[in-house]
Order: sequence, then C-alpha cells, then structure tokens
Amino acid sequence: MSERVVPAAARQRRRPTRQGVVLSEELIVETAMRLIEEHGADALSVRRLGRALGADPSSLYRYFRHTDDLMLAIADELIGRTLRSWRPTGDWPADLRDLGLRMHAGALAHPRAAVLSAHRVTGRTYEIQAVETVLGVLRNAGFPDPEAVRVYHAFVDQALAYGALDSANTALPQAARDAEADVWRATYARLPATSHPNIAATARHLVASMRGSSYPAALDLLLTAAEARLTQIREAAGA
Amino acid sequence: MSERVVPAAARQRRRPTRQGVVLSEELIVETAMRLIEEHGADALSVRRLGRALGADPSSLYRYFRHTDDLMLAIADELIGRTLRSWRPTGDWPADLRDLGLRMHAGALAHPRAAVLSAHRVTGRTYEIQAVETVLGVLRNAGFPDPEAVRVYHAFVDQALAYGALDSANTALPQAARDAEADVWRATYARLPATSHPNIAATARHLVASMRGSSYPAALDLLLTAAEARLTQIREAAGA
DNA sequence: CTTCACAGGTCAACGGTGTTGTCATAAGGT
DNA sequence: ACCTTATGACAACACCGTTGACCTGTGAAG
Repeated sequence: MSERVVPAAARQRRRPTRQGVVLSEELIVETAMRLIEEHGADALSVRRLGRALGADPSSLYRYFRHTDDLMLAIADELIGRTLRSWRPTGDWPADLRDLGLRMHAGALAHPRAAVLSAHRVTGRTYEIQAVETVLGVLRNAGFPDPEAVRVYHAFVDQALAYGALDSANTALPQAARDAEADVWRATYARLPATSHPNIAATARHLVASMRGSSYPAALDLLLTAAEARLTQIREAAGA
Repeated sequence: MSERVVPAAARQRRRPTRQGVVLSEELIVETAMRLIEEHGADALSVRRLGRALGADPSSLYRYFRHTDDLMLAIADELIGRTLRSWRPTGDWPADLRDLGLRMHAGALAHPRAAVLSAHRVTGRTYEIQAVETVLGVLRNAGFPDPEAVRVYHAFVDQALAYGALDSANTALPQAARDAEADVWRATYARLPATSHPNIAATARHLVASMRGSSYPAALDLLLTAAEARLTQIREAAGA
C-alpha cells in the first residue's frame, strides 16, 4: 500500500461521501470532540465516528494514519482552544495560574484525549505555540534561561500529570465511576476504629476531600515557590 | 445468571484446568503483572491472560466480575509491594519523602501496571492499609484531622499523578520513545529565532531538562509547605 | 466539450476484544 | 460408590481497529 494519508494542504478533490458530507481533518476532529462530549469517552471509536459523520469508517484513514494520530490532533486542538481562551494580563503568577487552571479544565472536558496525550509530545502547531508563550511569560518576568526552563518543565508536567489523573476518572465507564464513588462511602467510611483508628477518625473528612482535585493547591504551591526563587535571583543580581 | 464470582475464601473445589493448572486469584494477578511487564500494557487481555495461564478465558470470570476488577487487584498488589519495602523511622517528613519516592520508583519499575491503575480507588486490603498508615503518620505528627486529610490527599494524588506520567514514557514501545525524543531535537531545537524567539533561546536547556522527572522537586515542595503549615498550627495552639 | 487519470470514498474481510448462556465433569461430602 | 454442584470449557454475540481491492466522480488537459 502506498501512502494513504494526504496532508490537508495537498488535498485537491473534495468528493462528498455517499450521504453527502464533505470530509475534512477539521470536521472529523470537531465531530470526534462532539461525540466525546455528548455520549461519553467510550463513544469514540472509528466506526461510531464514521457513522456520526455519515461516512464509511475506513474513509478516516485517508486523514489519519491510525486512531492515535486522531487523538493527537484532538489533543492539539484542545491546547489551541485553551490557549485562545486565555488572556494574559502581564501579572505573570496570575497569568500562569489562570493558564494552569484552564489546561486542567480542558483536560477534564475531554478526558480521553487528555489521558492519551499527557505523556506525548505532539510537536503540532498549537503545542509549539503554547511552549513558546509560556517560556515568553517566564523570561519576561525575569527568569534567566535555565531557570525559566526549569519552572516551565515543572509547570507543564504538573498540569499534564494532574490533568491526566483527574480526567482518568471521568473517562471511566459510568458503572465503574459509580462503583468508585461508593468505595469511599461504603468501604472506608465503615471501617471499625479498632482495626483502622486513623481512617475511622477522619472518615468524614476523607469522603468529602477525595471528591475534589488537589490540583489548584499544588499549582499555588508551585507558583509561590517560583515567586520566591525569582525574588532570590533578583536580590543576588542586585547585590 | 446467578452470581458467577466466588470470593477466594469460599472456594472449595480446586479443579485443575484442562492443561493442569490450578487457578487462584493470586496466580491470575501474578501472571497478569508478568504479561504486562513482558509484553506491554496492550498485551493484557482476558484472552491472552487465559492463554498464558493455560485456561479458557471465560474461567477468569469465576474470579473477577470483569476486567476492571482484575485491574483493581493488580493495582492493590502494587501498593502492597511498595508498602512492604518501606521502613518508617518516626521522622515524618523524611518518612513521607521516602514513601513518596518508593511509590514513584514502584510505578517506574512496573510502568505498564502503574499507568493502568494510578487513577483507581481499589478499596482493597493493601490500599486501605496504606491510607491508614499515612494518615497515622500525619496525625501522630500533630496535624489536626481535617488538615491531615488535606495533606494526605495532596501527597497521594501527587505520587500517583507523577508516577503515571513518568512511567508512561517508559512504557512506550522503543520506536515511539525514540520518535518522541527526536521531536525535541528535530522539531523544537530547530525553530527559527524569528518566529519562536523564546524556544530558540532556551532550546539547549529544553532538550536537557525534558528528559528528567520533576517529581522529587514537587515532592520536596509539598513536604516543605506541610512542615510550614504544621509549625503555624502549633504556634496558633501554643499562643 | 470530451476525455481520462487518479484521489478519495466504499466494501468486505481479518483477527482481535470483552462478555455470557449453556454444558460437561471431576471433586469432595455422604 | 454415589450424588451434588462448583468450576472449567465451549460457542456465540456484538463490537473493535485496520487494510487491500475496488469503484466512481472530480477537475484538469486537450
């Protein structure tokens, strides 16, 4: 088989499908994201996507080499949307905090794409743009290059790691998700104080706390530490 | 269909499979972990596991209601191994630091199992034991209950999140891993300074930094913040 | 206009997956 | 030695991603 996928730019004949839809990389990614949003992460399969588009599933392989490629495209679109929704003000800790929270929220909105792409470097346009932007914020703030990279690395890893962790739950089939919620109520909240004194003493707090994400707290911690480091650097330079 | 799964304790007839293997929950979990380690996370399927065990795939449904149940069992075994290797000394920040690093190392040692299980609450024995232990460490250190739960939550989520993130790379097929490394060298390191000045300026540092894990730094950050919080609490109580 | 190469949509098939209803059989109490 | 029944085996179902071969309408060239 010769190369099946044709880059979007090189496409010349816009032939409609049997059902009259004109396919495009854009339309496919868009439809895939809609599918995920409307029917849950499990609803995304090549066959279902084909059906939703009004096209044979195998058509998609003219646009993406395999499902992984499609996921990366979705992930990059996700980065793009996050970036576009973000309005930096010039106050760097506030801007990064806002960006981090938006990345996290974006991951939760598209859990499957987030889980798949957290540990991947896509090298696509929006990802590159995001790297460039964040590095710019840090260098403008006064971080020297090696330090800027270090903070960037910590910031991005943290956002990705928590995004994946928290969205993994969302990506579970509904039944498993319900079961998981029950574990805290049914199992942990009922352990006797004799065998598990510490859990018994804190059960009430546990049930409440484990529902939410610890990302915002972790993010604040990171930014506070970065601010302190910057002050330290400035003092060392000024002295 | 009446209940198909029989709890391990209630099992009475140890009938061997056609190929002479005597099944048990333990043997199944062990074999599953071996499969994952040797042939990648994708290698774990009910059918392959059956083949590896020398049993019909459907036999496994006498031990686990569905694959998800099996995943939880694997996750719990991983927790158990980590916990058994840990020797607390009574110095709580040092102990938690040690435990965190062990959890992270455990994830890296069994990358494919870690990725699969990082985001699940198993409610099984080892997990419960781990929760009880860590909560005990914190409450003994003097954290009031709500605070202990907050720190526990942050600590555990962080270990799981970074464990999964960092092992995901390790778990990739060699070819994909090489390709990924190339993205930094081939794509990012070659962006022109005119269009991407910040990436161009820091490219050298980027390539070097993105190789390592940022978990140890993040862990130290968390523990330092917790120590500060405890001091604050003590002063408030003493005053 | 007509022609005609071929891009791009379609079809059918392959080998995989989890899961379940039913059946067979050997284990273990009597 | 018998009988119950726990537990393993089998076959089927509905799905999945992927690919090789085929067909057809598009759009450029003459």
